[in-house]
Amino acid sequence: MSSVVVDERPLPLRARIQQVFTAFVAEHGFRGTALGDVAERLGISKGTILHHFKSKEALLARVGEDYIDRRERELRQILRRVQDPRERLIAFILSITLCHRDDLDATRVFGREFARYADSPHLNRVRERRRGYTHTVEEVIVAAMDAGVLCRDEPSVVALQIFGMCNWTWAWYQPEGPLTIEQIADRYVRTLLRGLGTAEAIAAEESVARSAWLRALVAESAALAWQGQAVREG
Amino acid sequence: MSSVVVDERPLPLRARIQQVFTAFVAEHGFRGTALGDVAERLGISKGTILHHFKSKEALLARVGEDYIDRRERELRQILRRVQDPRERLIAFILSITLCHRDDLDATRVFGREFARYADSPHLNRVRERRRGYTHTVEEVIVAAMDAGVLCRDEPSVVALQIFGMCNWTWAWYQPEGPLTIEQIADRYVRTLLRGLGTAEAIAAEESVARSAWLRALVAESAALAWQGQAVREG
DNA sequence: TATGGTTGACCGCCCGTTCAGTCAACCAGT
DNA sequence: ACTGGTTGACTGAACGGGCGGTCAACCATA
Repeated sequence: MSSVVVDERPLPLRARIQQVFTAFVAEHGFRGTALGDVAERLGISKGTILHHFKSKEALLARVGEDYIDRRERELRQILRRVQDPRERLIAFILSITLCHRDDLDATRVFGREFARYADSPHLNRVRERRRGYTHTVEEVIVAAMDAGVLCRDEPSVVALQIFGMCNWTWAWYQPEGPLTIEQIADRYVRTLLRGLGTAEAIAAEESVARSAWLRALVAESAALAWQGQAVREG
Repeated sequence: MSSVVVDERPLPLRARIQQVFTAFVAEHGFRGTALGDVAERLGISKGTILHHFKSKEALLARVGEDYIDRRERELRQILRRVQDPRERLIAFILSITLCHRDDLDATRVFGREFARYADSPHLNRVRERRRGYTHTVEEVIVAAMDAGVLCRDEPSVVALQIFGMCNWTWAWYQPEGPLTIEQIADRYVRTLLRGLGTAEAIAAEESVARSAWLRALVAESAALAWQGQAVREG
């Protein structure tokens, strides 16, 4: 969360390895990343990395595991603090969009590297947890349908439409662009709620999306998700 | 176009190499694909591949170039045969969704491998052509805004929302799934037109999306796009 | 016999992984 | 306070496999 939390204590080496590795994989892909380059960037030896992590693949798995941890905690925070089905949905959309600024490298890695490689037990565990996460999201969607906010439809397909629009962000977003991530997130919320919503719901409400407290709540949830993990060990 | 055009003449070796290579890259990524494996699958030697293509990267570039060729021809066909701004938009959305069935491997490769690797002159040419393609799409979007079909907004961001939802398809779509690609495409059209449309446009029209002739036209345009390329040489 | 597709052996580089060994910190027991 | 032992972080050299790319020789057909 480079640009939000400002905790400038020097990170333990283990965490710095993970961080630099994540950045490399985000830029060059898993197979395009050489542990030697990561070591050089950190001014340490290649052996040190393998001392802290069993293998290159285990390192990737740890990155994915930590990422899904953060997303799960974040989502849990949101569901704990928001009850209204419509607002839950909005908060969810905001959260998975905002993490493209606050957790960009890991988001890229997660989006790209955990799609393929159907085998490999390490990565499969992460994929399984993602399925669990998706399942929770689908429950949020069904609740929104029950409340008359969204049109009835196959929840999995609705979820994929939402994920699709938001997740594409990592393919083009750059922090220095003309639009802030908040502006982008607002667009997504508006488009998706109108696009997937019932006629009544659209007519009734005029963009609660930008209600300040929802935004603040999401930001807070994200911050909490990061903290919960600061202590993580080998 | 494995599942639609049924032209069973044996492909020239050059084309078969490209086809198998594309399938491998779609499955394992560019760096995860070994030319030796491609050769083995084809029952030829590695040297033969390098005889037909200067290098592995040149092969990838050719795959990308052919893909963008097809998309450009397809889009040109559509624009030539459809004038109404709203129908143009619908046809475009249908086309980039349908190619997830009819051109799945290349679509996956294009979506994943041409995002990164900012250098490399070969691939940059392809990326440049994609920019041109995107530009044409944005003109379609602006025309739709002028016609009162879409809400006024930054066309590039609107384009990215459309691309996002549709392009995500390759991350999860499997031909044997419960929904046909046509059903999925209909969902996308509906969601995007309502989500991005003006209130009047939404109220006025009740899903022209599934008008049969638009579908047929898109399918035809796709078929033409394939044919135009069958003759391609070194 | 010339041409162009095809082969398979081979080179050289890259990179993940291993491992023996150094160094510093810490913790006894005396 | 001195000593010896244990642990754990870290190193650097070496190994070994994988893979892209080269090349000389080998057909086959015209």
